[in-house]
Amino acid sequence: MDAANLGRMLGCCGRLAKLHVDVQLRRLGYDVTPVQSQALVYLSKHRGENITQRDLEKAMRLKPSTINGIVERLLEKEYISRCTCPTDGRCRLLLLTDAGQAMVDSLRTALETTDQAVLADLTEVEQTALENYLRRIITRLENEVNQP
Amino acid sequence: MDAANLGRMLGCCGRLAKLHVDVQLRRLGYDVTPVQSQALVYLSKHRGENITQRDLEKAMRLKPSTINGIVERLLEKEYISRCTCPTDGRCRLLLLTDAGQAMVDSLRTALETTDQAVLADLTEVEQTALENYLRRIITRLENEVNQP
DNA sequence: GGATTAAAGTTAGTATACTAACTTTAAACA
DNA sequence: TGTTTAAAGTTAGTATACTAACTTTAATCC
Repeated sequence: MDAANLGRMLGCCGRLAKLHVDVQLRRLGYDVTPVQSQALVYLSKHRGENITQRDLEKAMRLKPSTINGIVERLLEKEYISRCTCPTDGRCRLLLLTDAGQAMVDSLRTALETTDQAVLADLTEVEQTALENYLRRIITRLENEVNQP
Repeated sequence: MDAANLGRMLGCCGRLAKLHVDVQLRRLGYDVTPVQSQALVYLSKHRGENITQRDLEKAMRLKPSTINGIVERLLEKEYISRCTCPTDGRCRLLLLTDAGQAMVDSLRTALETTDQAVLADLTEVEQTALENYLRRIITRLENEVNQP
């Protein structure tokens, strides 16, 4: 099998999945992007846990500067607020606002149904296998990329 | 299984795969990005076939404006040249220059070895299964995205 | 044959995502 | 204690990748 081809397919698949979610979000009138919605959902799941940008960074496997941009756009929309951590001046704590929590509640159903479409053609067994393969590839690649 | 989670994993996987190739290309001193290298390899495979931007667009599953940007950066580096199609004034034909062909030749070995690392933990059978799952997801998503 | 429609690119504007260089604050250690 | 090192963000600059609006050229349809 052609490894380069699989690399292209992985990239393509990820892009199309995001694009699909984006189409649904626009159609439903939400003013958030797929990536922004992921950040909001993460913050919602960890409410009351003193989440820093670094935490979000690790959860989403993105770089600091990328997270910073996403956070700033969510701040503009006032779905989150940001403050310096009282116990560690280097960290910034991220908090869902009430509007942010309302957006997450509103998103939940919509995202569930659109997400299903991504997997509609795969059986339960296949979905589990796929998740397993991807997890292993991600672990592998993270090691490759971070430790030269 | 969590479909949203799988969407995130797909995106993450594609991003990391590209990042991994990028690290290798930089290390080896090539002045092309992963996406640019994909475009060059495609043009190399179809030399003498009158390839238009639209052809490249379909092959890489990207939008016209995205292709245009990639093409312009490859033009600057003089790895390709571009001209209006003599038989259809709307199309632009893309041609590998000699420098472009040399770059592809030079890339081939390097990309093969880096690509292997992406799959190093999967057996042949698993690789085939993964490719099959991704192909089905891509087909599904393309239909979803293009036909509302 | 001329108006309408469609196809192929182009341009402008936004959001991701990265690296590299920088600031600020905390931790380590001599 | 004071210097050095590390950690967390920030800023600047580039490359993808998208939509939307536009231009140019070809094909369709009275």
